[in-house]
Amino acid sequence: MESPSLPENSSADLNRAIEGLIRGRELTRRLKEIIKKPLALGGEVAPIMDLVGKIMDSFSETLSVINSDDVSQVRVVGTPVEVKSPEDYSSGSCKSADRRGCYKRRKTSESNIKESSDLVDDGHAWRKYGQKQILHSTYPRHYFRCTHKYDQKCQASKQVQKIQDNPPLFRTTYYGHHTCKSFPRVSQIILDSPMDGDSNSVLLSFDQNNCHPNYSNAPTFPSIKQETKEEVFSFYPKIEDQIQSSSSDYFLPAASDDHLTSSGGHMTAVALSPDVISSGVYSSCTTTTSNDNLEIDIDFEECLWNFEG
DNA sequence: CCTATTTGACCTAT
DNA sequence: ATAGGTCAAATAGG
Repeated sequence: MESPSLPENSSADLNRAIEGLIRGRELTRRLKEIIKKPLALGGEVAPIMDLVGKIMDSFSETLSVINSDDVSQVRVVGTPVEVKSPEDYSSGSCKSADRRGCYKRRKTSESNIKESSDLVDDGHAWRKYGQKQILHSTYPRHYFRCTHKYDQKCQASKQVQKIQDNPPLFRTTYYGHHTCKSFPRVSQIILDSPMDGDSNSVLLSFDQNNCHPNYSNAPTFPSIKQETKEEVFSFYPKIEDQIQSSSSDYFLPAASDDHLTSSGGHMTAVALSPDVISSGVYSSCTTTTSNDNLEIDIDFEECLWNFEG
């Protein structure tokens, strides 16, 4: 029944989120009033008040973000929300050698923002096509498009940006739907962490529509070409090297952009899900059973990243 | 040789 | 005018 996040539902959910935030802000205000009174008890009220103040600020900021009318700004933790219209962006067909008018820049369009401490593989084959240093951002942004952009006209793309180093935190913004055909990734099934037993069942299920950006909530493995797990993990030592030489080098666009690049041509994608080409085993349109709960889980501490950049 | 990545140039939305 | 997104030539790797 509940189709996971229909576009029409988004605004309703958004409204609910706004209402919830408003209510939360109001409740916090009341709490503040209550806490203020027992000052005479000599307790450490100041830190509490300080905290409450910060909480309220977070609410206010979040509200302002949401009210700025861009749904894409909403941080969704866990299951990403549905991308609404893949059409807002098209690279267009460029016939002449002249690149003028060859593509249309994406307007501020619907997107799917997801964050994770390690780069979670979303099961699709991606190809990097650009990298850019973003104003006021410490780390460069990496641009990926679906590997099947041309052979299958798949318009899906994503941007990945490291937003925090310690602990590492990456923000992935998805645009467009995957219209490419994809198949269950065998390697994923095999390699999937034994941590919890139920993840497999999730991974194996598919969505009817080929592959929605219904990325699984369950921990997924990085796309793996034909390399072994070991190779994937060997990726980390490389980073250490870079940090060793100079920690600032770490985010230099060209020299070393950490996990996001594929150093040397093979998958470095521990993080970024590199193209999983080879054996034609990509993708995992995992059906997230809990996808319907469009939780807008706003973590106060993490409100910070809204301003990074 | 083929495919993927890097990276500066180009182009558009704001 | 500028920041951000994309293109495509050069380059790297298998």
